[in-house]
Amino acid sequence: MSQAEPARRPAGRPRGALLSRERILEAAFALSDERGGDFTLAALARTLGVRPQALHHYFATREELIAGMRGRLTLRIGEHGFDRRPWHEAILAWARAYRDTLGRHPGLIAALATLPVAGEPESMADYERIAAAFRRDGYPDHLVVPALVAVESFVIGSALDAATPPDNLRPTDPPRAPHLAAVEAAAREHAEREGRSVTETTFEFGLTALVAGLRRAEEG
Amino acid sequence: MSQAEPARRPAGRPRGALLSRERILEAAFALSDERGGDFTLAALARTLGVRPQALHHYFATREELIAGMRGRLTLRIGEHGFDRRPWHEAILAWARAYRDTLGRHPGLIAALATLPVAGEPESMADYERIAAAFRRDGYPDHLVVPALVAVESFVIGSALDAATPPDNLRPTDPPRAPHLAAVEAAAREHAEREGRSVTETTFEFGLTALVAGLRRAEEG
DNA sequence: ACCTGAACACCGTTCAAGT
DNA sequence: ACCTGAACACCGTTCAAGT
Repeated sequence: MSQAEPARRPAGRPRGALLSRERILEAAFALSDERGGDFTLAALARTLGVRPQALHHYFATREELIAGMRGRLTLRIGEHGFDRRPWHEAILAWARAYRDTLGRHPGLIAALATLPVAGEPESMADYERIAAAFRRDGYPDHLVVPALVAVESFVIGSALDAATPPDNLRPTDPPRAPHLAAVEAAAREHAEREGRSVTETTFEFGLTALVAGLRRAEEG
Repeated sequence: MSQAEPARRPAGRPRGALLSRERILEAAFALSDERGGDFTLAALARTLGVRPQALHHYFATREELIAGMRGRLTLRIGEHGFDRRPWHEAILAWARAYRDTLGRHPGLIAALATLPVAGEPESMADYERIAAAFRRDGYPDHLVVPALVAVESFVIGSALDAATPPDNLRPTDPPRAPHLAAVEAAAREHAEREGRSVTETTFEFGLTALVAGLRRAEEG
């Protein structure tokens, strides 16, 4: 956290550009790695050694910057073979990668989740590939968006859940919530035996249940 | 938005308390009804006719206030008969009420979603009732928390989705995303025929799929 | 006990410089 | 074109009053 010299730069155009959209986004991701990171432009500017106003030269608003980050995230999540695997297989891999990527940038989840609009081209390209896979596999047209959005909603909700303290549901006063205490302990022991966290097993369990349910809806 | 007189009050203790936790929470919910509401203590204080510092007398921090709101939300969501109906029926009603309640306070969703910790007693009591129903119906102990958290994650993710512009997935340039454009249009037409919004049909479809999947996991 | 004013350390954003 | 300083309108929170 100890900031190196603020490196007071003189006013006026520097000899070479100090920033670029690329460089800003990179630093933004580095900043969002930290949990407590409030994700302010000021903090971002600090890590880049510039004043906050300089960022507005590349991203008009904070929102635009975050939209840019989401676009990059989409690229990081990757393809996952929607073009060569059944949608219900590919979407499992996609959802896992999506959640992992969000989990790697906990400081970003809240900012992303509250971003009013998607609409950047990378996401559109991603959705297009996914929609194509659903249709190829005969999924009913009018259910593709619901199915896709359902999975994404679950992923984002799970990522938010994962960002909360792990013993969220552990009763502070177990005798007053005996059933909850029992099932919480059982979940913890089960996860431990599998060498995973409760949030991980929860995500995996919910994801497979959801996708299984979406497949049945296809048939029925 | 036009604020009535700021009603400049003199310093010193008023004859009767102007505020109470109750009154503050009520005004907080009223404020969160508005979509654009950024949910600042300053805005809240304005509607209450006091200075922002006065709020700290009842809630130490902004976080504590929002935790209080979540507690009240839990009460509003209500019981939904976990004590007399099978978990998979009651949880559908619970999830719908949960989402409706969040939807009625769009300004609150982001604040709630980014709240680091739950842990207030109302939520605990709610979870306890739900956990009891799962156990009564023979759901495996170690899967109760995963199932419950999965539904809640889906609800919160869906509420966030519902807070985004409705034509989120509508391609800006349809020819570049023909599949997406087709399924998005199909979803819209289908929802329209049912007299509901796409987000509503999406939520309902995803919810029933998820709960169906959770029931199957119980058997298998 | 319950409010205010003053103050602090922040924000995001705009705009007029300076090179 | 690309940065800074100054400035604006905000935040949440603390603290010393005042009654």
